[in-house]
Amino acid sequence: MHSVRPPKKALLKWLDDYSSEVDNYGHLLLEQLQAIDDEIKASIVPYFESAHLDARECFHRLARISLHPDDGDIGCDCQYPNALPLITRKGLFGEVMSGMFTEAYEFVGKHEWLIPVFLFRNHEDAGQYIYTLNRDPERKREVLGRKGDDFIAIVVDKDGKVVRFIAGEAKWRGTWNASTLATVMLGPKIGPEGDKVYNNRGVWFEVNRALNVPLGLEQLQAILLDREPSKFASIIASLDRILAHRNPDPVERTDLILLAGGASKKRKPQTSLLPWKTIPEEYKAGRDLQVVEMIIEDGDEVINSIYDVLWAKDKPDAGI
DNA sequence: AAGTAGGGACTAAGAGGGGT
DNA sequence: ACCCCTCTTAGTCCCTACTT
Repeated sequence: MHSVRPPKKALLKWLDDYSSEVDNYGHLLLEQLQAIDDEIKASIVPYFESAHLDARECFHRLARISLHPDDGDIGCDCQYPNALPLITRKGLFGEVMSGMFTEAYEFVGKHEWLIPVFLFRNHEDAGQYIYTLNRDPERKREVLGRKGDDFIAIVVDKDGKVVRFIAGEAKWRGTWNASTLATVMLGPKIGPEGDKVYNNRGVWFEVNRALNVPLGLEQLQAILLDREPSKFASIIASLDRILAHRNPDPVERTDLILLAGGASKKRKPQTSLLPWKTIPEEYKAGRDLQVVEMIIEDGDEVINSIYDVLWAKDKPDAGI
């Protein structure tokens, strides 16, 4: 289960934060203060390991990789998530950072968010990849980014009832230009020559039509039931009532959109991609909306350098 | 089983804007 | 007015997921 606290000190050293909250719209802009260094990385890596632990155990069991450090198997180079290609790491990175920001910063509504576990075990493609790689090292098949599955955090009241959850959509792009932003948020342009329009199948479309009770809650409950049924008994029971077909318990939803990646060449410091203090007009869902923009340099290297060293200390040949 | 849509990375060429 | 850099767009590639 996910147990490591967010590395707040390292985040403050790494990123400058500008936040605003107006009515039910929150915006958090994060800009790189300095390149990621060994100290920051050392604080962040345990959080990533914690976030991936459940899926790692799942997939390694599936692939029948031993989890014991003394076993020679652990040194194999086809572990989750280390063995995944960059394109997949980017998707995972966005979701882990969504969780880290949710726990580390104040979001719209000032709720106390809880992440019992990340839902990565439902990323079947990654599991299949790890399994295959263990049996056919020649295999080079690329895993694409995660699709559809959301990052989920919950708010639990004093009686152990789930009263609210936040569901996140994380997008990574190498450079955030105006056209890149439009394509991500509104979908690609289609139509006849000279008459192109956005097809309106971007993030706004997905967020606006998102279910009030998404599959992620069901997946979260299933994992809790599988791993810690007694510790999370009240949450499991509460989710049961929320997920019921008939007379379900009410639950509030907060939408989270994370845009992460590199700045455009012409970007001025402290400028945001989406409006800062006014709710974007494309947002129609009427719920609470939290936008996070994370602008960093050399994103590919940052992501790779983190994912390269996850669980490295467990490898017998890694040294310390 | 085959065709089509979809998403993301990459590339080249043309458009546009800013600086001098 | 000109040059150069950046952005935009269109096209390609690769692979998945959905449809028929």
